[in-house]
Amino acid sequence: MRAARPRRADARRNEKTLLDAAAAIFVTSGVEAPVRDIAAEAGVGTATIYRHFPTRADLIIAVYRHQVEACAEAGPALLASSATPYAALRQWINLFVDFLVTKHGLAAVLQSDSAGFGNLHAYFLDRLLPVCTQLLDAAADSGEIRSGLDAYALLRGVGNLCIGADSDPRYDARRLVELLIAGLRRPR
Amino acid sequence: MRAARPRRADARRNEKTLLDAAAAIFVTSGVEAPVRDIAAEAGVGTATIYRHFPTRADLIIAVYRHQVEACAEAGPALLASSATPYAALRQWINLFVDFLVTKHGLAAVLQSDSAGFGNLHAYFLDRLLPVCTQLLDAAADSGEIRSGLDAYALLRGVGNLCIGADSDPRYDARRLVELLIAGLRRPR
Amino acid sequence: MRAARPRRADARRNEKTLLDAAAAIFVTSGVEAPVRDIAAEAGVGTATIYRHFPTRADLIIAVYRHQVEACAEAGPALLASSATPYAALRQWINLFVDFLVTKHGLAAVLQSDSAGFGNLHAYFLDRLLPVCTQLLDAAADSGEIRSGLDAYALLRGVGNLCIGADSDPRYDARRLVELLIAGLRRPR
Amino acid sequence: MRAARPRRADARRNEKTLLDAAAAIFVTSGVEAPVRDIAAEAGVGTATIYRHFPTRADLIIAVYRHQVEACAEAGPALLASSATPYAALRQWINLFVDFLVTKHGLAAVLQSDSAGFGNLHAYFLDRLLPVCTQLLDAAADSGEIRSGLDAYALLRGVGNLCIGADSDPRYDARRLVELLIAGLRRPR
DNA sequence: AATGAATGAGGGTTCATTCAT
DNA sequence: TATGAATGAACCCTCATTCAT
Repeated sequence: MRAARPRRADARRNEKTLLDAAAAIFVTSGVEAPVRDIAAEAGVGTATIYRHFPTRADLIIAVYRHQVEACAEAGPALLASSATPYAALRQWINLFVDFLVTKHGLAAVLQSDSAGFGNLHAYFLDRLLPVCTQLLDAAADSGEIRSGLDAYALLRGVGNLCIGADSDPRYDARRLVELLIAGLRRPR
Repeated sequence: MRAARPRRADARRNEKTLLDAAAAIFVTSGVEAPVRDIAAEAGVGTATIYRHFPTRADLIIAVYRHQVEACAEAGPALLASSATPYAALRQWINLFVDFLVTKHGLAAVLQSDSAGFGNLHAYFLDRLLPVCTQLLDAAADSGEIRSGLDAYALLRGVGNLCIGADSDPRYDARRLVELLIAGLRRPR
Repeated sequence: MRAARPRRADARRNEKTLLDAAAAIFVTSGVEAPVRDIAAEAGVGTATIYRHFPTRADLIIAVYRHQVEACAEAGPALLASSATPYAALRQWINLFVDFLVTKHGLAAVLQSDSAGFGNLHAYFLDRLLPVCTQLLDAAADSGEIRSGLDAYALLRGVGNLCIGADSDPRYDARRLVELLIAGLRRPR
Repeated sequence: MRAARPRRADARRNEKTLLDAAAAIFVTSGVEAPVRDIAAEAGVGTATIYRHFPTRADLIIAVYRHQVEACAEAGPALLASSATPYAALRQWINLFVDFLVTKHGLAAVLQSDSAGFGNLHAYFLDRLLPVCTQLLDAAADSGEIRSGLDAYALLRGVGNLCIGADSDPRYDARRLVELLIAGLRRPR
């Protein structure tokens, strides 16, 4: 039997450095920043990044994983704690928007169909689509919203509304998403 | 001394060729297609394109000018012919969406803050913002919609919703924009 | 009607510069030398090389085309002028060896199966295989040599014997090829 | 104080693992396969390989040592058992070819002048050159072959003929070597 | 002694843009 | 005025090899 790998503690610390560096660069240059810039920020060779994160999608996922998970987990909680399913949906979407709006370039990349971001796309869908579907279904069942809107389309629409949300003070993605969600409401 | 007119006619014909070529390439490869591809399609050297259209924004503007103008002009007309200002706004937005959705990559570039698209941004705003403002104001004045939404934000939000609208059958930009506009409506 | 492209003269001169530079670098560093080195030798940007010669195989072919053609054309001439077909074959092979032995790394690359040299392989075969076949057949018909040796195998064997022929004074490719050709002779 | 022997046994077993792994990888990916692949196959860190075999040449030598030794030892035996020295030479060369032809990439590396394979080159020469010289001399003394061919050149020529012998069904290295040896024969 | 993480030098390739003809 | 050749900056990615644990 083999003892747990001793280097692991070190490597994990290093990985943390990498993620911090990537996060910092993502903020200033967007998630498509050159690998070299990230490596430089981390004080590390480029290959080190490739070792830890073979594709850019892997890196992006790792950087945002905690927040995506938190968002996913918030769905059922909100459903349980909110007055109505529609209120839960609305709040959950706001969480998603709060997340996206602060991630320079992420929303843009999320809708890019360029191969290589496939994993990223898949990850977000994998984690968030079921949650969104659940909330949407609940709100439809309660009769609060029109039915017939795909959770996929909604997520993507919300994501799109977040593109370029920073870097333009005249553009208020949160407000627009609010309107979109308001528009979902079944007219009386 | 040289006659000025005949040259002008020549140049204009040449420019037409360029625009047709660009339009064709934009359809197949998006508005960020390599300059070379466009030049090749036009049967022209790359420098010729730069002479006529110093920046890519200039070229894009020229290609879509007619349609943008038409869209701008449709605003007042719709306002005059529609039952209510809100109906006019809604139809006008739909016109804009119909335009954007069919222009591969245009919506994406419209929100790009990368210098070099500044002109493009400015042109669209210059032509469409007044129209949108007028429609929005009219609808606000009539009491049909909530006030407080900037025309700039609306235009940009609609533009964003159109990103990637082709190339993904599961995503329906028109529907989402409809919801957004529905959300504008003042709740009773 | 359009006049012949005026730039062509210039470009051709430049191409000559490129070929000379490539040839020079091939001599010192072999035919697999970095594109950048060749560009530097030519005093040219790397992309210039790619413009003229999209793949490395194209460049190699261009550098050696004249000599390969000359070799190919020498075949029938030798057949006509030599005392016997076997003598012609022997002299032709010697020509081929003389060519290869002075081309650092070419023989090695000729037998490389790494994709990307496919074109090169094909070119050599296309030009030289028919000639070699003709000579081999003639010598077989005359009864001078054993039959049953494929021209392809012969060419490749000769090529292989030329690998590393420069850079090692103790190795005499010409002598070995002579022995190989001698071995072809039908024993009495 | 530490006992020396038991460690030694351990190390030797470890080395065996390494050699087996290297041999396996050499078969599938050739003798220039990435160090990492070999380490992975052995279930070992890369540095472990460097500790045991500082250069790739050392590793290759170790992998094939037994077969090279066997080949070397076969020389005198063949000389003793064969009808004539020439027959012995011929059979010995065939043994060498059989060895080389089945070692993916070995023949190619044997003639590489890239520093780092110096050891390898030296080892093969050290073991095989005396044997080949002895056989060649004997055959020359018996009057069966032309004299004047260096054993070094012969070995290297045979090695070259074996390059790429696998991976191309149209190329028959054994046949060509046979012709080369036949060519050595003194003409009557 | 073994590990496997980190290093960083290379090499290939693509365009936007300039410039000589 | 038109041309299209040349430019060269940017990026990505792969390993051989070293080094801290």
